[in-house]
Amino acid sequence: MRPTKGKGPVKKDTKEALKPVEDKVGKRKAVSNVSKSSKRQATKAKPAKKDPNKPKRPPSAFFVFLEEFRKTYKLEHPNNKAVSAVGKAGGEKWKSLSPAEKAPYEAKAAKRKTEYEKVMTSYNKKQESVDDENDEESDKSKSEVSGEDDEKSEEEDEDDDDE
DNA sequence: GACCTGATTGTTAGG
DNA sequence: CCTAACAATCAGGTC
Repeated sequence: MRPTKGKGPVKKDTKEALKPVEDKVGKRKAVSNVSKSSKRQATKAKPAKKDPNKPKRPPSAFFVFLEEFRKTYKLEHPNNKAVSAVGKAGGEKWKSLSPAEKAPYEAKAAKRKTEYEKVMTSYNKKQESVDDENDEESDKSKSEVSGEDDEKSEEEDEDDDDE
């Protein structure tokens, strides 16, 4: 009983149009509700776009924490096989974490965003020069971003005196 | 064999 | 200002 077309890019029912928004503002809890009704969460459901270098959104602090959490969770629950379990456990744990604990994760997320901005710049550039799409391949290793040297300074300045 | 779904929160960009 | 959607993961489920 497949709810929608198996291969189709998640075709939602007309209900979505009937009830696009029903909850109040602020609480994204409704989103969960929507996922059940419309289920438009993340997945691969793009109509096919031509993106030279898809600038995927940087993982939020929660995701950064989750990445590590997943490993730990698996170690403690090798039998478990539900992604949702990690999500739930991670979500609760995340809220349980102190701001100081999330600080390092947020810092990482912030860095991710910086990189994302850079990628977006390139992405925007490509989009602008649609004429060069032909040369894009041969030229890509040349122009691109000029400052691509090894400038990796992992500065970990954490002054956790928040508490 | 291939593609989608679930669940968590945060961030991001557009209207 | 607010809304909608998407970011990872991974195995199960369906065609």
